[in-house]
Amino acid sequence: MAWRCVLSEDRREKLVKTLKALANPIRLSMIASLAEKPKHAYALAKELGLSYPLAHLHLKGLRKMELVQEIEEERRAKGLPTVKTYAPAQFKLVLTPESIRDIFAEKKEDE
Amino acid sequence: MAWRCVLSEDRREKLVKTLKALANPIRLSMIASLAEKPKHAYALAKELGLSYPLAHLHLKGLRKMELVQEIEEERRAKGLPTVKTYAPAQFKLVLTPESIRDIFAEKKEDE
DNA sequence: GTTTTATATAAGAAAATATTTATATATAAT
DNA sequence: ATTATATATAAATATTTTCTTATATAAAAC
Repeated sequence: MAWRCVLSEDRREKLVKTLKALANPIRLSMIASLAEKPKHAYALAKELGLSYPLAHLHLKGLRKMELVQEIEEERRAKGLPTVKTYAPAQFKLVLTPESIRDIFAEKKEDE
Repeated sequence: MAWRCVLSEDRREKLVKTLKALANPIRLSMIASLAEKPKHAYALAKELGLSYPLAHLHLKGLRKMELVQEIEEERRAKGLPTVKTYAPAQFKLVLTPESIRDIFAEKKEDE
């Protein structure tokens, strides 16, 4: 059935996107730093020696794949963006040839 | 000590390179296909609908990171490349915020 | 003898990612 | 008032990755 293929396609795409989000030294450093202590994007940028826009961009990618999440939000003046504290999500990715085969191999029972 | 940092640098670099090798739908499909049945690069290219040079390139990347290995080698005529059969290596990659922190966080005991 | 099987690599084009610079806004500290 | 803290995004550039095309070689099948 068609919806089965779609679901399996989704799983493949999600795995690839998650791996792409992880396959970068800056993003891995960010997860490592936030795992030691949750912090603001600005503090993270300073700690890792990055420009704020670059840190913001990488953090956005990690949030999008739900590898990092917002755990706190302080309000400042009206109209201004809130101050956010980030922490790693509690993910566990296990990859073996078999787990990859389960997600990526062609489904012959559907043909 | 300096050698400690170097070793830890190596671990970081290896993790990033391994993740980069995995973060691609073609390369994941290759691992999945080879996990079902080991085969030649040429057969793999045909099965996945890829040009041989592209398949060869991706396979080279997987071999380099030791995610795929040569399990058989037949000799043909002298001077010609041997016919090789590939299979996935028996890897197991487990990623959590903590495992990433262990490899990527700054080592404070060394300062 | 033409197609299919099988290897390998280089060069260049195309696409995707990564990074910087610039912009805007506003509080708090010095 | 200037610097540091804090957010967000767009535009342009730079770099890396991906993919095609071309090249070379040769056995086996039809």
